[in-house]
Amino acid sequence: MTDTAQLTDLQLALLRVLWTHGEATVAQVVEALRPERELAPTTVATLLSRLEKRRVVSHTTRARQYVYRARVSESAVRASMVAGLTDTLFGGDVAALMSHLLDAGSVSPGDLDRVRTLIARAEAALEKSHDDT
Amino acid sequence: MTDTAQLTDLQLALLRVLWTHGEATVAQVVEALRPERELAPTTVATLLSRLEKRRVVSHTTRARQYVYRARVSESAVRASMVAGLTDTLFGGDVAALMSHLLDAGSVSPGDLDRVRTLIARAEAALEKSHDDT
DNA sequence: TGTGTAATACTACGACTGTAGACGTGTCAA
DNA sequence: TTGACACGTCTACAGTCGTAGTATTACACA
Repeated sequence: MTDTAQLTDLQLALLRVLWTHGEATVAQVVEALRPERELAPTTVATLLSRLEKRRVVSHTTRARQYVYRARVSESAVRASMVAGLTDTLFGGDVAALMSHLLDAGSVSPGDLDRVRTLIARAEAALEKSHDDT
Repeated sequence: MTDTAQLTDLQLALLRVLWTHGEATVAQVVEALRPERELAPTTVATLLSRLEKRRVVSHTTRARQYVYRARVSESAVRASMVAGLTDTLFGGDVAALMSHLLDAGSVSPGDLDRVRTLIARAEAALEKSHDDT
């Protein structure tokens, strides 16, 4: 495991660039981040090499430049971070988290419809895996 | 706002003790944390006074001891941290987070039932607030 | 072959976290 | 009154993060 559950906002922003671009040089990452953050290329290089030390990203050299790639998928990071939060905040109880989400009042009626559909699908999937077993 | 969205695991563990106990001295916090973590009383004292500087907790003196209380509620912290994660990981889309939760396969059939009930309740609440408006 | 240029590597620094020892001081018992 | 005990405060230190300047290196072109 790459201890992917502990990533700061900035680290995630870098990863997001890599995820959407597939791969990117330091300059490209700086460019992609520009609207939101103005970072020196050396800063980004430092951050990426630190992430590489943690095995979160990797690089190959091409035309004298480092081309970085994420070694962790977006879904894996999401899963890991959501699980982390669920554990620390809700004792690992996923339903409690959903309950919180629904209670918080930040879900629109349209969202509720979407979620109901999702539940139906999740149930179907459970049925299926049950049948398979 | 007390910037309550950025709390580490250990800080949350301290807060959890305060939440469940209502209030606690340093020694009591150390005691409550003992099974999971073995921390020197001075360590806990340092952590608590740092949290106090951030206005996350407060203390009163009683019988020559500091009695700490949380200044933020558990639900506020939960809301803030979940919102933070939803923003950084799902662009603020709560339904996307729920979708992830349902996809991740970590929900049991029983949970699905519970969630369905919750949705019904959330809808009822929405109806009501709609009527009130 | 020499040199400018562009990219990376190295170094640094302040802030914060986890960790805890050393120090000061008030209180209570003898 | 004096000494021990129990607390809190101060100080410290290693590790990480965000940030970036400086040093080094290697390629391309003259």
